[in-house]
Amino acid sequence: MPGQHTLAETENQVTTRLAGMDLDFDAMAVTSNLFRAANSARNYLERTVLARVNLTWTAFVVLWVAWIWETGETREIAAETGVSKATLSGVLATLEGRGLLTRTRGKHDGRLVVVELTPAGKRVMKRLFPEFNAAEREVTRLIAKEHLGDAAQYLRTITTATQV
Amino acid sequence: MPGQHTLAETENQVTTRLAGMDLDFDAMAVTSNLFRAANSARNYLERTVLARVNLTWTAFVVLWVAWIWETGETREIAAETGVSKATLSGVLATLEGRGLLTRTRGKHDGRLVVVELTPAGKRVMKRLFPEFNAAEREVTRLIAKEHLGDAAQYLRTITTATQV
DNA sequence: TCACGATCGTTCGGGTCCGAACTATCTGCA
DNA sequence: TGCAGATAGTTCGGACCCGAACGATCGTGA
Repeated sequence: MPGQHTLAETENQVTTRLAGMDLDFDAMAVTSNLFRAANSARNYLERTVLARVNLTWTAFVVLWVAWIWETGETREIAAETGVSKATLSGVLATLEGRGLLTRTRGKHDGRLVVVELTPAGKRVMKRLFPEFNAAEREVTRLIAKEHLGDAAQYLRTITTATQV
Repeated sequence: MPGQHTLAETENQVTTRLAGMDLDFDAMAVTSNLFRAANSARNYLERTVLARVNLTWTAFVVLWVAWIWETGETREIAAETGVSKATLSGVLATLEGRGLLTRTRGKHDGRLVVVELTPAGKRVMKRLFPEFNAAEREVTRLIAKEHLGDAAQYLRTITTATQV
């Protein structure tokens, strides 16, 4: 997983350290850069557009999903956002504490919890999302417009290959 | 950031909710799938190959960087791995506690901390890395071999665009 | 030689991440 | 009708993530 060292430097060093090993450098490059890119992009979004409303990346995603689909059950939101139900519980607690959404038990199935944005939550999302989308353009500005579709598709295949 | 809903469903819903807004769906697709892919791949690696040695993804990356470059200063490891120095302090404390590496103050500059793998740490990495690389192949198995280079390059551009 | 600004790493507080274990609820079958 | 298995969400403990603040150290310029 190369970072500051160049790709060539890293491959040289790895080859030296694992002489004779059959290594897949391409797979290595994709995996390591996936995490660097995700970490860097998340930090960028949290430092800029999301900092203005004191939201983390995941908190924003949860609000977005609940906003886009009007209302939702926590199991659906967990599936949609890709975080575990344990994590979602904590994030929802944070957002509920900030008055951005509410949680209520399902009327017909007591196991379910239904999430709904408050008026304040809806206002935040209405104002925030266009700015967020602009920041998303910043994140991808060095990828040619006609290649964004391919880039997104490569990422989807990684999720497919690794999901439970 | 689509998840379980199809791309078309999501775009329809977003367009409805933000009628008249000029949205960049391609940038949105790349960003949302970047996080889903990273989260899913990390969870997969932590549940499989890394679980056998009780390591998290980041702990592994830190060990890998220190192993590949023999020894290193924490500021270099932070730059190489893409995590903040605050985070690295905690991760190094965890790994030092497990006896996998040591930390010592620089001889010529008392501000620096030098990291070195212990013999146990080196043994873990020697045995683990080929298995880890095989798991990396699993992560990327749905991307055509000849497209892995492109995929890695798209990810590098995202890091470049968002790094401080 | 000394003071000031810069750099390095750590700590703190708040947020996230998840597996395991738990409680509550629902469904299907005998 | 009752029970067992499945499902849903929460809690717990441990690990990570980072900005801000802090203490320690170094380098530079007056």
